[in-house]
Amino acid sequence: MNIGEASSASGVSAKMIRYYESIGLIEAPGRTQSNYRVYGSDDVHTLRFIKRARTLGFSVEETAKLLELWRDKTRASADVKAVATQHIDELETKIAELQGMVRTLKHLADCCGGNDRPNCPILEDLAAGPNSHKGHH
Amino acid sequence: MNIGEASSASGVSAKMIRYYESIGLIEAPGRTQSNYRVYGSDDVHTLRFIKRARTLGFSVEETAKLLELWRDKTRASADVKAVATQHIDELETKIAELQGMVRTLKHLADCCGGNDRPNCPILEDLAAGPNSHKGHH
DNA sequence: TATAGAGTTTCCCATCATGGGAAGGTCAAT
DNA sequence: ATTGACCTTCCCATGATGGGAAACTCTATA
Repeated sequence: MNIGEASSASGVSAKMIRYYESIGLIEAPGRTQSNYRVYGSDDVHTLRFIKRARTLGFSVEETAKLLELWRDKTRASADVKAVATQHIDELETKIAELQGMVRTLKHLADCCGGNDRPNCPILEDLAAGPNSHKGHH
Repeated sequence: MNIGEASSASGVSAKMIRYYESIGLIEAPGRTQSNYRVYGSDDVHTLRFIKRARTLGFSVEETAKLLELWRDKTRASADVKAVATQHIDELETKIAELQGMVRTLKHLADCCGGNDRPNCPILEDLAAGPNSHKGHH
C-alpha cells in the first residue's frame, strides 16, 4: 500500500505520515524499488491509533508514550491511566483558563452598548487593566 | 525610558516589545544617540493594553484591530463589541472541543482498572477508534 | 508506444507567539 | 580603567501542520 492509500485508510495526511516517520514516532516502512514507501495494515492500525490520540488532544510526545504502552503487552494499566489522567488535568486547566477569559469578556460585552457611540467599557478595561471593573456588579 | 524599564512597567518582555515593533503592532520609538530605544508613558500604556488583550486571549491580529479602535475616538462601540463577541465565540468553540475530549477521556479512565494488569480500555479505544465504546453504559 | 495525469520523493518555507543565545556596543558605578 | 548590567541585531527553536517546487514513477488511454 502506497502512502496515499495509507493516508486515506488512516485519516492521517501523507504529509503527517512522513513527519511522524521523521521524528521517530513511527518506524520507516519498506520501500519499493522506485523508492515509494510501502505500508501494511499494521501500519494503518498504528496510524489510526495516533490519529485517535491526537483527536483526544494528546501531544505527539504523549502519543509516543501511549504507543509504547500499547505495544508493551506487559504494561500496567495504571501507567496508561496516569498518562490519561495527567492529560485530563492539562485539558481542565486549559478549559478553566479559557472560561476565565470568556467570563470577563462576556461581562464587558454585556456592559458595552454596542451602538454608534464611541463609549466602550471593553476598551476601557483593556486600557486600564484587569482590576478596573471590580465591584461594578 | 529604556526598553527594560518599559518592559517591567508594562509586563511585556523586551523581546516581545521588539517583536511587536517588527510586525508593526506598535510604532518604532525614538532612539538615543547610542541607538537605544526610548519609550514614554504613552508607550507603556499601549503595551499594557496589548498585554491585557493578549491575556484575554485575543490574537495579535485581533489586538491590532482593538488598538486601532482604541485610538479612533470616533469608533462605534458596536465595532468593538463585534470583535469581542467573535472572540467569545471562538473561545467557546475551543472550550466545547476540549470538554468533549475530557468527557471521553474521563469515561475511559473510569473504565480503566489502573492496576498492574495490562488490560486497558483506554488503549482499546485508541486502537479501535471513536465508536468502540458506544452503548457500553 | 507515447503521452498525460495522478501519485510519490525530498527539500525548503510559513504559520503563531515566544524564548534562547551569541557577538558586540553602551552606560554607570566602583 | 574595569566590571557588570544593559542594549543592539541576528539567527535558531518550539509544535503540528500545510503549501509548494522540482524531479521521478506509475497507469491508463489514445
